[in-house]
Amino acid sequence: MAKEKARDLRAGIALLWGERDQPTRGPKPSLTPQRIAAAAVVIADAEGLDAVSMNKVAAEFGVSAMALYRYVPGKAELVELMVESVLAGVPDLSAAGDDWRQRITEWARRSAALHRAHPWLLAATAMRRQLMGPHQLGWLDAALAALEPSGLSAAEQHRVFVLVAGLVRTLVQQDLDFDEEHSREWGRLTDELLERHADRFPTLTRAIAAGAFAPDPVDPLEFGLARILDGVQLLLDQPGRPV
Amino acid sequence: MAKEKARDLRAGIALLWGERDQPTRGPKPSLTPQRIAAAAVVIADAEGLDAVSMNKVAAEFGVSAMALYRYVPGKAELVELMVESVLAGVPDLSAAGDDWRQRITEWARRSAALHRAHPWLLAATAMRRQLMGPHQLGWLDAALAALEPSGLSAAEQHRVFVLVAGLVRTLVQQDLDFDEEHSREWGRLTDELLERHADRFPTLTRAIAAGAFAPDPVDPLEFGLARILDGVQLLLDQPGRPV
DNA sequence: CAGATGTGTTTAAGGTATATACAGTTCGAG
DNA sequence: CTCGAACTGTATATACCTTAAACACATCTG
Repeated sequence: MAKEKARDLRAGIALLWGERDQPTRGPKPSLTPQRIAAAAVVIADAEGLDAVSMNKVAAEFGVSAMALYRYVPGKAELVELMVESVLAGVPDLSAAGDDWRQRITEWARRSAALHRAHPWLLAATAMRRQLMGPHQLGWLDAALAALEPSGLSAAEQHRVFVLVAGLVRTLVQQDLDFDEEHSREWGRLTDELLERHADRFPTLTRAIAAGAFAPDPVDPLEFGLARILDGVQLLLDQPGRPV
Repeated sequence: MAKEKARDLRAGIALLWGERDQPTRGPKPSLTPQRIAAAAVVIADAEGLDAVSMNKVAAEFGVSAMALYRYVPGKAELVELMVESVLAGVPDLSAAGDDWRQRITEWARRSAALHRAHPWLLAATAMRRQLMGPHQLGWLDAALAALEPSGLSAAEQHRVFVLVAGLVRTLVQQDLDFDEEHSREWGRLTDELLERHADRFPTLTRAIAAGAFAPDPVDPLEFGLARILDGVQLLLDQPGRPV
């Protein structure tokens, strides 16, 4: 994966947007990029993104790994197709209320749910130089639509979108990191370490004693959204601001 | 990287905390885990995390790849050591002012600067199941120390820390994604696409026309911090809240 | 001065992506 | 109707990657 391979952006986009013109001659293709991506998604859902190899995906169809290269330029593009496939079902937020806060909150909730349903999504979209397919643009469009009536400027809307999308990623990442068994083991070892080094980490020691890292009944997504959107509201309520 | 290999947490921690007892017999070791990590950091800084292979790191010392396994259990642990090595220099925030807002803001700025100086850090810490070394705990301790005088409960301090740390990651990630040349190309292709599909993405089309994605003179980190901390301040100012 | 212990090397196994050359199938033009 | 072009899928090969295992050699301890 270290190779850059100078990807052809144009070809990648054509693939994502389904704009490849299909040939007339030759044997009928037995696969499609979409079916390949769907199979890869099944594997990733079950075993993680690292488990998705050209070999494994090809085996799902009973063909050789190289056969996939007739449909997909390479693995990077396959992952992009996986993302796009999973982002189908762009949310309709009109049912969430008339308030922009309610709507962007609903957007965040659905985005978080999607990421939790497909844990590999986080890693897949963390890769650099991502191209955006129609569904991905649809999600972006939905978020901006939620923010549009807020009275924020276009640039501000974009900034707030980044904030909210980032929040979702952060919190889902935290969720995924959390693992009952591992967490217990981690807690024990950390406690043991901190006992020995309490003087090096005085605040942390105090914070743990005060329950800062104990299970928290508050949903961190709701907490984060409330803080961010309160802050945005404050910006909107500023005296000098044009209505 | 798909293999889990059931890592020994205890051994990993001992390595990170430098608590391995060194042997008396046998030849003197020619390396240390720290020197190995330092060499790996140089490679990662220059060529990215993917370019860090056991072979390349070993070559830096003129030894075989397998020699490294005498010092480091495996690649995952090496990456952890890299992170720890780069987190040395835990910030002293007392110079940033007496205000908790100023202090956590300074923490965020330094964290962002560090991530920008070592772009691979984001990917390295995105890996699941990370162990924390003393420096990493130091950064955590510093952030909590900044938040402690705020009047937030321990649990709230933790939640706010997650928010701020997540913000830094989000924005640095955005920075790294942004690439002058690639961005230009992306913009052209996206414009072209949107022209053809303007009806599918009405809000996005409007937003782009309104300059939502134009270069923004506002530092997104400062913007995000201001919103989040404003929101936290509002929480603190709530009427029913105990002082 | 053995023998235990550690270091570093070589070899090899089992992964990964993907370039290339080839065999076989199917359509369309002459 | 036929033949070549175009297309699909395969086999092979390259160049990586991590890391297990067996070995040779150096060094300190009893």
